[in-house]
Amino acid sequence: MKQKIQVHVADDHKILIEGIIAVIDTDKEIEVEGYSLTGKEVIDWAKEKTADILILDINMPQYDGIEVLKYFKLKKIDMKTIILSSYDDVKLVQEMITLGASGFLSKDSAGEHIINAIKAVHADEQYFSDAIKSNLLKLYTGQKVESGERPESTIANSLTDREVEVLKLIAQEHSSPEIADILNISQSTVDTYRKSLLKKTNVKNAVGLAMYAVKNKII
Amino acid sequence: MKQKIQVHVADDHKILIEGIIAVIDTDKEIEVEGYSLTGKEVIDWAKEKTADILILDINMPQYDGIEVLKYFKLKKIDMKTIILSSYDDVKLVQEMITLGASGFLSKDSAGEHIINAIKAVHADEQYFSDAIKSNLLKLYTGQKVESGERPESTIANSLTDREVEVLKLIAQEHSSPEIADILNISQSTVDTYRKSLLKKTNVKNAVGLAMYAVKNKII
DNA sequence: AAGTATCTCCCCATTTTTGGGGAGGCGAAA
DNA sequence: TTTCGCCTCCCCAAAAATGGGGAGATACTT
Repeated sequence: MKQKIQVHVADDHKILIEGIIAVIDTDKEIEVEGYSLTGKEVIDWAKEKTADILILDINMPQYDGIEVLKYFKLKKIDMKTIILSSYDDVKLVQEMITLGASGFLSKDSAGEHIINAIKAVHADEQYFSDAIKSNLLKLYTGQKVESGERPESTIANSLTDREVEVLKLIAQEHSSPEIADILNISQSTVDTYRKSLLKKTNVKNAVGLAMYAVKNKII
Repeated sequence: MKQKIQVHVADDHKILIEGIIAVIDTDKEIEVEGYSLTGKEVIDWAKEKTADILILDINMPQYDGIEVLKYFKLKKIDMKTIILSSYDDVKLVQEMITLGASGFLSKDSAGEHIINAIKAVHADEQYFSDAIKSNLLKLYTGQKVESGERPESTIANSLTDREVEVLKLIAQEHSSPEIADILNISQSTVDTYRKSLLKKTNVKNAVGLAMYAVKNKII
């Protein structure tokens, strides 16, 4: 008898994991190896174990999906990954592809799609949800989307630790003087971080920063 | 044989619904009557059918959970409701209780909690996730939380149409001059709305407004 | 040793936001 | 009819955010 496809599921919502397991259980060729509730758990898991397919949520506490993929790339861990996301964000997909993801599944999509996605990716194909595909089409009409190894990530020149700290506090409604007080640095420094955050995230004001923080599960 | 508890599930993520159904199916006393993917579907469903328990997500397209509860109150529909939420937000809970919800379940909680919540609520008890309970305790030390019929909602003196319009644009990173331009009103007027928004939502700046908009699915 | 990144701080000026007040017009409800 | 909510606009002033520049200290890498 053929070996079943081993799947590991990572999402911070246990209910959702149980749903995925329930759906996968209906298929004879696929098997859930285990699950993780945070990015840290995924990384710890990957140190000792592996799976044929990793289903990875982007928004997780303690290292999000992006960080996990970056870690995999760094450690040369080569695991086929299907991204699970609430946002049909093309930019995110781009980044995911450059980070080695093979599939992109919207949380809105029904269960059968998971099965199809897993089988497609396991057969070395790529799988994208319909919403993503139409979004991509709009963007790259005529151009093909390569899964190539672009050296630079298009989005997010990765924020520094301190920048993330400031970003969190901004998203928690703190003003610059307050942040300066909390972090025990001068207001000027806080403002410097504000500027670099605006540049790096490519948004136009503090509201944009807060939204960025929400989307990237930084808060 | 005793009649099973009929449950209707409303959430915009089909995977999550399937998860809940899978969990509920393991219990012999409960049965899923059906599900809805948007607030509109819930309202349409409630026009003709009913259930013992409604499991209701807050964040849904086309009328969110809050709107659904408001509709129920307006139409004097009395259905026991368990709120499903990603946020352990005490303020939200308060509003939910005043709108008649009987339970509050965090999406982080595992499946068994759903079963317990359904049975508790069906037995005319209230059910709150642990995170909510500890948050409430912090706020109301010593005070008891009534499920009474307070005439006025404590939070959100319900925003006017125009305020919501301005709020949306703020959350979309627009500045006051821009908003004035978009809505074809003077900057002064926009600033007046900013002030009343800050008062009504009880946040301290534009970032807070954006967060409020996100939480209440106004954008 | 030279470069690079990060953290830190400052100067400048302009724009935007916040916070207080008042006030007219309009339509619906009491 | 009068009151009330909503939309609209204004004055004023202080606080905060934005945008440009420069620059020193430290630590890590090549």
